Amino acid sequence: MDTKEPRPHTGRRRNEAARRAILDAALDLLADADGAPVSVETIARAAGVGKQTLYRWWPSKGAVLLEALTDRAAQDVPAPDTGSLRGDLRALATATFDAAQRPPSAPALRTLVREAARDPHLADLMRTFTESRRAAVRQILARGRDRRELPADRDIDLLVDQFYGFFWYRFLLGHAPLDATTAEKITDSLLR
Amino acid sequence: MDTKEPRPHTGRRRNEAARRAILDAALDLLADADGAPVSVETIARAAGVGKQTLYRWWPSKGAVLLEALTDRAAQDVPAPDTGSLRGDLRALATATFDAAQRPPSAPALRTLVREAARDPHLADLMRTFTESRRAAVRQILARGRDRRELPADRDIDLLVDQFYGFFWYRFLLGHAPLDATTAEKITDSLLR
DNA sequence: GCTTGACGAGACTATCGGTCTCGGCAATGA
DNA sequence: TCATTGCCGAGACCGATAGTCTCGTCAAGC
Repeated sequence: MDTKEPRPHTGRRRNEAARRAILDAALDLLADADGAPVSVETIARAAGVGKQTLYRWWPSKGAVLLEALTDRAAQDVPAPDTGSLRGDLRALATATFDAAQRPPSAPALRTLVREAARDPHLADLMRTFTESRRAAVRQILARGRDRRELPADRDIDLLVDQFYGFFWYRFLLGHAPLDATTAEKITDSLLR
Repeated sequence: MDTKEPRPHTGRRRNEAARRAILDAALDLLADADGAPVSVETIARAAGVGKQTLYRWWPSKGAVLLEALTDRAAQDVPAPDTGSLRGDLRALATATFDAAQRPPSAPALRTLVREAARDPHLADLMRTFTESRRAAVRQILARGRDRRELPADRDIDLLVDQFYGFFWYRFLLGHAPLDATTAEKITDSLLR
């Protein structure tokens, strides 16, 4: 499919610098807020940009925030292949916990989830973000089951929800660590 | 400690009917909203009460919502004692999942969590609510460990977070069931 | 009957997401 | 060169919301 339009584009082009400034400002504020809400006004002002410029290219505040996070943070889903189910799951857990523990992605993600709790639009956008993560775990588990490393009667969807449920619970509440040791413990606990 | 004050109370007394009307209206709206925000105006109007009456007795909207939920819903923490670890945990899981699945507590709780994501005051109030639940699971697990039904090397806090992480994850996302079968499966999975 | 303080009502402030409009400016094509 | 197109920053504006303040009223006690 070509991007050609019936009439060639005329008029001023999109200012790439403004786009970058918006995403950078959004990520900075997101990371700095650590849970506290981030307003559109603040983003626009910090980026030296009019609000309309923001709404010309993104449908909502949540869309900006999400793109700011996924654009900068390593958004590639880890898909380790160590040869063993336990190794794969532990590698993914370690990578996930690690990424979720150091700035700027950690506070930014926390803020984003808080925003999503009230913004159905953003919640919807985040679904694809999280779904790809879920799929990665599901794939690791399915491969392990095919290799007979996981009993065939174990419910893979249950395990996926156990893994991410545990992760989000600790990540959002922050009452207990999400370090490498925990990654190993949760892996052992799930594959026991 | 006596509630006597230096000067006896004079003036009009608190209207108990208004208090009840506020809590009832709040719970109704909370249950009816199912995740959507509930405004103070709406509560006051539904209760036939001025906003100031509400703020005279509660410090914030969140406090009203939380009291409305804990006041009416069965706030007693289930503490089953079936004699076996597996039986206790399954009973608690079943009770929890069951309560979280039918109105009015289910939609009300969902709304409350959404509100808490943006209201630090409410989030703080909810911590005690959830902590008592966590303690119940912790106690069941500790008792099981004492009875040698659970290996001594298993991390109880990890299991508690696995259980409630799984619960909240499914409850809030609603992508998979939280029925009696699931309660049995998660119990088996945790105690495997 | 006087004081006290809760009551319903609603005006008011401040904040926020999102829309609308304005004058200016850059890219294009004639 | 110059008109058209469409993005730009700026900011007024709208509607919703949490929370405060004030007012006249009403009930409880002295």
